[in-house]
Amino acid sequence: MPELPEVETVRRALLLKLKGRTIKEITILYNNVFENQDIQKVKEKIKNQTINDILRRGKWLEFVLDDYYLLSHLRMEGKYVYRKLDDIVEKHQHVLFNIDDEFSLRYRDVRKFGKMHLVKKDELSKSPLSKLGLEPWDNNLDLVYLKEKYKKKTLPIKTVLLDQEIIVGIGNIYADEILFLSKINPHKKAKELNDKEMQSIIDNTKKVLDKAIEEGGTTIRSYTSEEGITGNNQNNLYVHQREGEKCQICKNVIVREKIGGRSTYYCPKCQK
DNA sequence: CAGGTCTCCTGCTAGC
DNA sequence: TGCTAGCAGGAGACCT
Repeated sequence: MPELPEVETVRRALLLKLKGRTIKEITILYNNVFENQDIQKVKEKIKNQTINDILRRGKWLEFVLDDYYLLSHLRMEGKYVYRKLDDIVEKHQHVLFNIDDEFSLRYRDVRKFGKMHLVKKDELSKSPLSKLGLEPWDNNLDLVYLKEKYKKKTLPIKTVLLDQEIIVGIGNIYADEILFLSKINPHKKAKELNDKEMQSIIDNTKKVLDKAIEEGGTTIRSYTSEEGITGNNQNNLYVHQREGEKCQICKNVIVREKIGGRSTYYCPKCQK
């Protein structure tokens, strides 16, 4: 599933190809991608808008158009592919962007979980972005901030790391890796973490995500940032999807348990 | 307000 | 071998 490093990888790739290009028209084949939005209006508004930039906020891609932001969340399996304008529409392609009458940018999503929002530039405060917490590299992400956010959280730290209203961009893979490097048991309640542990989370979040971006993301299951492009970070994972393997630090066996409904991998010996 | 549960989807897999 | 029930999972809606 695309988390921050994968989305960032996608953003960089899309920008190279799409910056300054114009969306002549879009075809929406699965309306629920634009949940709660008037499909006809979306089509009209986006017509002839130029892609001036592509930004990222958490796991959201933010296409900066002339008058709008097109927000795109890939959720589990969303991805963008390029095709010729008259190529047949393949299975799972739900949104087709005609770019400059030259080629077709297509949004493909097997599970149909991904979402898009077209919002006016001055109405970002009404968009899903408005509730997001801090980027991992934000200077405001410090011990004071985290203590305030965690002080009433009785949920396991594993679950709280996935909360996009506190720190953005962390998903199931990197949450496990951050906790391993921080030597924190994923079951531990967030409010019970001490200062040192919280500081470790802050430091290791940056470390883990930086490394993953450098590697072009993690390729597991069906994730690829674009067709034919795969990341290499799966080779750097210490615990995620390594149930039954030996911990690289203590040689104990890595276990898998459900926490907050999510598969969680950790080393019971290193992470007390 | 915090936390628990349900829901959206489809491909894959375990089990018969 | 072929079939099906159940699982996986980010985030918002809804309930307690």
